[in-house]
Formats: sequence, C-alpha cells, structure tokens
Amino acid sequence: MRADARHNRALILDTALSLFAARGPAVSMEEIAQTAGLGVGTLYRHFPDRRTLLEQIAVDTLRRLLSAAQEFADRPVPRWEVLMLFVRHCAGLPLALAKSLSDGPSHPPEVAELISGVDGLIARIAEQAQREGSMRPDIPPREVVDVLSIAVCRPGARADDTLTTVILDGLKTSAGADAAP
Amino acid sequence: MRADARHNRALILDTALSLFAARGPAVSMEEIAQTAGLGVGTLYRHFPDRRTLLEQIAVDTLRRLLSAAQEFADRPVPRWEVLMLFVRHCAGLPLALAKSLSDGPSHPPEVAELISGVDGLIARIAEQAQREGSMRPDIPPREVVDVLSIAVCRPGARADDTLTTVILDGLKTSAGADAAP
DNA sequence: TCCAATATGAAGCGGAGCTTCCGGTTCCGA
DNA sequence: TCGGAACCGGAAGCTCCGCTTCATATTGGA
Repeated sequence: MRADARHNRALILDTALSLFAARGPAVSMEEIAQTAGLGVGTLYRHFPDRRTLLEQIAVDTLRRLLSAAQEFADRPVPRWEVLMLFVRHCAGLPLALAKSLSDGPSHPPEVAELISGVDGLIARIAEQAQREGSMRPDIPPREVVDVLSIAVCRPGARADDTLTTVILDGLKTSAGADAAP
Repeated sequence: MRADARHNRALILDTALSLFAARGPAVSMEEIAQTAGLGVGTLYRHFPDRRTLLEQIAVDTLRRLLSAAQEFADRPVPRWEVLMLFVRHCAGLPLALAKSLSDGPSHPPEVAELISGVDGLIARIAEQAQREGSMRPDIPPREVVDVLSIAVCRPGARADDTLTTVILDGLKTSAGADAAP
C-alpha cells in the first residue's frame, strides 16, 4: 500500500469517527470526504460501501471500549470510581452510531455482541457499587446501564457536561459522594 | 363542515400527536393516515401539507403547556413541587417535534416564541428553587432547563421513567428531598 | 332522491444520499 | 529521470423514500 493511501485511510477513519461522535450516525459520505479534504471516490477506494465503513468504526470503538472497561474493572479501587472512569472514557466516542447499528435493520452480529458485553460488564459493576453502598439501590443494574447509555450515547456528549454530572449525582448515594473527586 | 369531516380532523390530530410523542418528528404522513385508519388523501384535505400539520400540533401543544406551567407557577406551593408538576405534565407530549421545528431549517416564529416562553418560565422557577434551597445551586438555571429538556423531549418519555427520576434526584438537594412526594 | 362534500390510494414527483467511473495526478522503484 | 501502477477527484447516474396530487368512489344530510 502506498504511503499516501495509508495516510488517507487513517484520515478517513479519524474524520468519520469525529463526525459520528459529534453528530450521530446521520452523516453523509460526502460530508465525511469533504471534511477530510478528499473526494468521495477516495472513500470508496478504501471502503466498498457506507455499511462497511460504519461497521469498521463501530467494531473498533467497541473493542477498545470493552477492553478499557475491563482494565478499569480490574483496578483495586471503589466501584463508583470505576463507573466514573468508564463514563469519562466514553466522551468523544461514536456510541450513538454503534447503538443505531445494533438497533437498526442490519444487525451486525459482532456489534451486538460487543454492546451486550459492555452492558453486562457495566451492569455487574453497578451491582457491586450498590453493594458497596456508593450507588442508590432502588434501580436495577440493567436500568442503570440504560440511563448511563443515554448520557453517554448522545452525539456531542462530553465527560464533564451538565447532563452527565446530574445523572451521576442522581445515581449516587451520599456515601458515594466521598468517593467522587 | 360535515360531521364525519370534523370527526376525522380530530382523529388525525390525536393520532399524529400520539405518534410524534412516541417516536419523534420522523413519522411519515402515510403512517399517520394508516394509524388513523384513513387514506393519505384525507390528511391532505384537512392539512394542505406536512408543515402545516406539524406546526399546528406544535403550537397547540406549546400553548397548552405554557398556560399549564403558568398555572402551576401561580400555586402557593414550594418551587420544587412546581417543577415536578411541570415535568410530569410533559409526559406524552410531542416536545421533540416542537424542538426540532424550532431548531430545523424552517423556524416558525410562533413555535420559537412559545418555546422561549416556556424555557424562560422554567428557568425562573429553577432560580427560585435554588433560592428556596430545594435545588442544587451550582448549575445555572438555563442549564437546568437544558437538562430537563433532555429528559422531557425524548420520544416516548414517561413521567415516572428512570431517567427522569435520576435527573430530578440529581438536581435536588437533600433539603429538597422532603418536598418531593 | 340527489348532490356537494368528503374519502381513497395508486401514481407522480422531487430531493437527498449512495455509488460508479474515467480522466487526471502522484508516488516510487529502477 | 522515467514509466507505470496505484491512487485521487468529483460530476453523473441511480435508487430509495416520503410528500403531494388527482381521478374516482363513497357518503352525509337536506
């Protein structure tokens, strides 16, 4: 592969990821190309169709996210802190894209599996946080995951935006407040 | 106006409102007609185009919402309770539609005015709640409005769903907890 | 009974976005 | 430096989807 081609391929992936993270899945191929400073033709040289590009980004993102989450979970720190680390780590990721792929008409199996992997892991951590006493116990762990998803899958979500702050505070007990920096 | 026509007009408005509330602004004219048990032609006899139907629903909804909010605000009860009344009252309303109209390319002036009227009123109430001590003081009232909007403008939002609960709890101080039933 | 008002839904239309394709350009080894 | 294979650009074509129209059938009501 020629050097410029390698460079452009990476540029396309970066650009597309940023756009999907900022504005959700409804970004056109033309806008991706234009933002990257390339022609549409170049996109199609590297990715045979839109679907392929979207899946590649979603799978990459989810793989990294899952392994980061597992790494956080293995740390010997309060579970509440693990949750905060995870939520912060989600900022700038195109998670609305990933979710829309697994919800949409074309369920790529790998995307669905990765999502359910992440969800399961976070649900376990939430349950442990409840036992630890840092999280309110009256919400089933699976619903905690749903609520956090809303905070974290919004296009343009930031780690420290008001909604995320409010939701985290709404999930924690006063005991958990101490663990939160 | 003939009796069946009057009936169908009301049926269309009801059906469209429910669909927009449940699934957001991206509901097609055909689906509205089908759900109402009518042909598309009948929609176009009552509303010359999609835009007209959407604006009518948005303006109706916002007018009612604003006057309800004003009525709540006039009650001699704690401001936190007014906020809860308001949030509960928003359930089942097509607010995502209204917001998308005022954000979208066709800004109907009346929709924008009504929205800013509601936002202003809620911001004032939030400020009073902060002075009253029932709401955390570290979030500017305008951002409180933004956060509540996210809870309340979701398609399919319910008054008692988990997200709404968590956000309200995240917004209130322990002092405010007493005012909340 | 009669007709004006109303309802129907298939066909027409338009736009937005995906995809193709070929002439022009650029890299890179010899 | 040169040749050619790899690569890029972007206009044109295509397809899909949802809005809108309209000729025909139906119905309320005097």
